[in-house]
Amino acid sequence: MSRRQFALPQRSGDGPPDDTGCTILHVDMDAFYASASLLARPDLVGTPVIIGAARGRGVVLSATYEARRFGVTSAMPMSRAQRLCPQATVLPPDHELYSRMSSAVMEIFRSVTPVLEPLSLDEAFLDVSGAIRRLGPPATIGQLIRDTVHDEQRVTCSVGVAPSKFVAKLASGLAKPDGMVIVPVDEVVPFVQQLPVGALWGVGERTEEALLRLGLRTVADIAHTPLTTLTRALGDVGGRHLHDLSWGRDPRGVEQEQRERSIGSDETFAHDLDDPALIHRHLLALSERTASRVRKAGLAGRTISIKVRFADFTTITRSRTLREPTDVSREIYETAVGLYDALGLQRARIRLVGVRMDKLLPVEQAPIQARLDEPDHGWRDADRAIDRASARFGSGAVRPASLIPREQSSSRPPGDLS
DNA sequence: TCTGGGGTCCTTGCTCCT
DNA sequence: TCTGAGGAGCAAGGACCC
Repeated sequence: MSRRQFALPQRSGDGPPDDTGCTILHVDMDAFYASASLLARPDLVGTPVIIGAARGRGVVLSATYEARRFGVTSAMPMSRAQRLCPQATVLPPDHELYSRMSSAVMEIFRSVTPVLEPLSLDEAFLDVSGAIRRLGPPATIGQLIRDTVHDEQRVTCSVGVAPSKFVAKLASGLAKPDGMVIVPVDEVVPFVQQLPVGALWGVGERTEEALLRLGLRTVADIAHTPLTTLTRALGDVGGRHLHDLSWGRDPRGVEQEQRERSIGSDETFAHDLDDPALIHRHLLALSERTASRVRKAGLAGRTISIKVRFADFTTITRSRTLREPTDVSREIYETAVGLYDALGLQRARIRLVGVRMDKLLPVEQAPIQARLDEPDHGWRDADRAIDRASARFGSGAVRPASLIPREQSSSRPPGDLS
């Protein structure tokens, strides 16, 4: 779900726009999570519905357009959303359903072109240059995708058709909901330059503030600002990037293969914690979860980092790079706990902790060496056994004793993996 | 108003090495 | 032996995205 919406600029000229050379499509599902959840609750169609946890510290994952009319947006704290729209029905997220539907939608895209770059569960770029002879011009392909998604999945999507990824993405945002916008090659620059600076991909709240301080309100303002001024304010890379975008220049192609660069998990507690033993238990669970996902992806990682967010929302990270890559839960946990203990926190109130692995590479390329102190059937074998049991009986079927609720386990100290 | 969880990318500062 | 420049790698933090 795209967070920012902009009004559709007025096009000059009559008749359908010329889609010659507009071979990049950006397809974005409309309020995907909400629409998917409503398939099981047809009685709620046409009413305000918010997807998110009804209690606790959650934020809005998605909302129907009826709820958005009250000012509800994604990532908004649930408490605020419910105040803005008290009559809304709150439904819990069903990630399994979203994942299943996303796979089906991506298959539809793949039947159009193999040159597909999924951005998330609900959106993707398609390069349709190789499909034009078979299926017709880009606008026809866009309509075909919209019709097929609606017929097969009973949800709607919006499509942007343009010569580049960045413009196609802007166009799909303007097409929402349930529409299609084509930006012809010779209209790219006027189309882009009449937008507000915040419309540009990569311009968030902070960058927008920095640009406004320079008196830059529209993309045209950026285009006519000296590059040196932009790079001084936004850094070399950021300044050049925005300047290129302001002239519609975006040479990036649709990338089919995108390997994960990092995998991690974090957890916000229902209430702030200050007990180190409890924090260790959460680090253990997060290490297990992260390691399991790393192994499932066939990867191993060298850098392990932790994130700690305090009650006042200040956040720190600490990381350590190992000599060799690892996918072993125990090694990740020991590193994470070591990093946490090194902070020397004296009962600080903590709101969130996270564990992440970077510098990932395929496990067959990772020079993983047996440790001298590792028993014959070491932790790696234990992890493999747990993975097999989880695949058969469901995740969580086997877990460290310290993560089993007290009544089910013998009394062990937190963090004991044995 | 009170801020999730999963990521990527960039900048800055530091250390080490040549 | 000392010093400085420059590059690589790492660590930390920030901004941004969905």
